[in-house]
Amino acid sequence: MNRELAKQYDPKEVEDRIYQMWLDGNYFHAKCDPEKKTFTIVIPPPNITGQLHMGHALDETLQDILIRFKRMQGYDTLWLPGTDHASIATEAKIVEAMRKEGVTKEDIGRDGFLERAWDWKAKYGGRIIEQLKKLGSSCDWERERFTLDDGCSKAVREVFVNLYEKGLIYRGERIINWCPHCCTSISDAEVEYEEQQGHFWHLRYPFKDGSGYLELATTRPETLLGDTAVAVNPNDERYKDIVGKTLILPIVHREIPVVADDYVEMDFGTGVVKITPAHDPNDFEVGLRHNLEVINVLTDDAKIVADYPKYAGMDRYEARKAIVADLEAEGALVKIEDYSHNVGTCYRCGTTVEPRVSKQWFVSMKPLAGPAIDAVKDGRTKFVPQRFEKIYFHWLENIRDWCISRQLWWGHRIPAWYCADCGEITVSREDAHVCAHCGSKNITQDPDTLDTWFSSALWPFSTLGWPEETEDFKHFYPTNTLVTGYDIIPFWVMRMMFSGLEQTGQVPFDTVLIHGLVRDSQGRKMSKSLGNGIDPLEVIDQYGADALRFSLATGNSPGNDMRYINERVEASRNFANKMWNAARFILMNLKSDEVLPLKPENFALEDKWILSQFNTLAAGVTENLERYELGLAVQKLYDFIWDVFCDWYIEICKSRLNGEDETAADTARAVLTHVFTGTLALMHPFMPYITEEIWQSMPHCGEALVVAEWPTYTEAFNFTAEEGEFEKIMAVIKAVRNRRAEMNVPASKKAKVCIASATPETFRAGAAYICRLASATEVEVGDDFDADGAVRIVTDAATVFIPMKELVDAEKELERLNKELEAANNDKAFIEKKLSNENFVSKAPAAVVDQQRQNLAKVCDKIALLENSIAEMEKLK
RNA sequence: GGAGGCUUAGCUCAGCUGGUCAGAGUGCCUGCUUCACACGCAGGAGGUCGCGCGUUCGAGCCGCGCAGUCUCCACCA
Repeated sequence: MNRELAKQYDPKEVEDRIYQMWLDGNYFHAKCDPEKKTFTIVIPPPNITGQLHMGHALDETLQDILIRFKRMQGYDTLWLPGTDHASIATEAKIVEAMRKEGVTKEDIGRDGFLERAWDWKAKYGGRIIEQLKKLGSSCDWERERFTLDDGCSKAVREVFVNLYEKGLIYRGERIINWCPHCCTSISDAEVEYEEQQGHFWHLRYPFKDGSGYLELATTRPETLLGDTAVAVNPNDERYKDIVGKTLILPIVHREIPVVADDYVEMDFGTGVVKITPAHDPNDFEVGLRHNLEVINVLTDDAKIVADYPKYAGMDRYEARKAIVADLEAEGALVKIEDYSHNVGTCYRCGTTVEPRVSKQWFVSMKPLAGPAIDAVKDGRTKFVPQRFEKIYFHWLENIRDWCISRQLWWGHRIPAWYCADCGEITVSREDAHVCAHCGSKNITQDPDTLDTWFSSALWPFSTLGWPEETEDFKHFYPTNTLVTGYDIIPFWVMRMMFSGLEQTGQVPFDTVLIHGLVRDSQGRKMSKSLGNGIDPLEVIDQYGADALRFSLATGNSPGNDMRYINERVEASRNFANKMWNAARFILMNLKSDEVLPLKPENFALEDKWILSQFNTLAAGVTENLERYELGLAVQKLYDFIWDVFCDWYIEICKSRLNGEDETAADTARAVLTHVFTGTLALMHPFMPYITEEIWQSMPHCGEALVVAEWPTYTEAFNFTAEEGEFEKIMAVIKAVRNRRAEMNVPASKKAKVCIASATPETFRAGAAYICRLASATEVEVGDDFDADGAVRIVTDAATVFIPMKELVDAEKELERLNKELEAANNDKAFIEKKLSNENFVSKAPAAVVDQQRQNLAKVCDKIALLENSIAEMEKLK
């Protein structure tokens, strides 16, 4: 017989055991069955830098819901897991760990460093995977990948060489964003701007001919060392005559020209800008237009170069102080203003980024962006919610070339070799040993690695075996849904799109499901510095993975940020417990493990009602899931399980289960089990552990819920008419409860209930549970009762009498009845007004008008019953 | 400067193509050792759906304007 279940659900006792059962059953493994339709998701690979946070928990939960849903629907589902080497982030962490040991990268060399990095990967990559499992993620672990594994590396080389051969990857000297802390270039997307309090230094540069000074302002006086011009707007009348004249740069005493350029805003500051091509992106452009010299004044770690002995070795900020002091001494400093402006910082370490001219590798973006824009414009890939298309388009339409080389060691090394003899570059899929141009063996590989996003961009196909035409690639590519946060669109989504289109000719996925950020209870971003982060694993430990998943999937609409509220997880835990106890109830009322057949000929009214309700639920949940309305789906399930199934159906079944009629009891058992196991199936994607655990202990067909069939709408169980009848009974029960509560009658004080109705059969059928749920001793259905000294209750379909003489105050009863009558008359007038509006009747859809007519009929019935009651009361008085 | 989100019960939020849409959870109040569950049961109070104008037979839901708030992008030295 069924095993005893504990009174409270204990996730700790269940989760690991169930997860192991799934693994043993190999249920997550995609079979690559050519006969079946596929549904594929590739995981946004978590970085191996640390551990899972709430954002991951949300991301993985959404993916797992979709995957489990499709798996149960019979698709050949693949959820491909893996991790990202996260070059800059991981390297920074390792360097930091080494610093604590007093070791530098240079001390141990490239190979030694990579050895440490792979150790790091083994340790933290493995930890992330374990954390994913704790959440219940049903990934195909046999297909786990890593962005730096052999297959992905091969894909990276293939793509690099492809693009190089097409002229879409080039090497050039450009101004790029440089992080002086990480000592590497970073891409535009990796720069974060933040407002900082700074100063505006007003300086004056003397004319060479001694004809006075030109005043200008700067936020970065130290870059003066690299000034090679001063610019004014060509239309600026004030400076018309000085364009072309020569200035003497203070301190350095170099001669620099005054140039005219549209870039200068006339009405900002003095309308004069000092031009430092080597250290400002706009100045660099100006420099190109005017053929200005580019003078680099900073080292890799943002110190002044040796060319300026007085300041050499000072960092940017020390040099600023020293130079300002010298400017003052020289009489070149006019004044200092406070000024607040935006400063670019490195998204990984927060250091102020230094724009810098440097030789780097770039991807030509314009030719790649076009097809990626088209693919979304023509609907081959859809964003959910659609509004995120705008971010995507905006980025692609304004894109600049992508700087892909990084001065880091942890990553895919750039497959380019430089020849010391002929100076040419050899780019190759295989490691090169001789120069492709002159055959010299005197070649060395570029020391740099690729931006970590270069490999992530290939993730949807590199993980499936591309560039080989593998079975997996043919079967599962393109993938279906990509789930990620809106903050990752420019980094990743966009790049996967153009990479997929360029390399495979197809979009990498048909849908991008975008979610928001998980914030703390006060709406702040969770961050290490604030210390307000909540560890999903601790939440799982306390409340269970299902409770966490449920909380993350509900009460939030797609793309919007959500707050993490502990009380909501508690509520979810309580809900899990509710399901658990519903299961306990059913199990303790079953006689065997056998699946009882449903016998429609024995169905009672309530059975038809619940089956019909379940039908609606299955159809609704399926539709919501297909439309990515996960929050709506889960809300329907919650309401059904708690309000419909537990509070009504289970309660109503109790009289049959405890009664003499074994056939009736068996019918109740069969329907209870059928509906409940079906509901568990619908609930499974959201709360996989508890549903599987319960399902296993209930009578069932099949091995496991994870691979059970998804419930569908069944026409044979569509009992609309019976639902209406049953709702009449519910209305009576609610009304009686309500009146008793109003009169402060305890449930223990039971009383006879008499019902007069035009549909007496309905109420005879429901007599047993009216007794149970409305604290009645017995139910009498008829059409004539002694109303003297009885409490009267009127519903749409019935008049109810409760003989409780001691409680009846005829005056008050009358007053109440009249009040209800007034309300009903108001309703009636409102509906009649609507129906007498010809515009409404002619323009509104027939169904809406019909609904109003039905409402009118109901109200009229109620009014008739109320009037009748009032008349009788008056008589008695 | 540009774009977008949000503004619905004390709090946190749902409300799909406009027509039982005024909801849920939590909190609060009143009862309840009802044979699954007090992580529970029954009942209840609480909102002119930010403000104004418009479209419509009908508007939290569509349009315009305003206010508050948050975010993203750009960035004037």
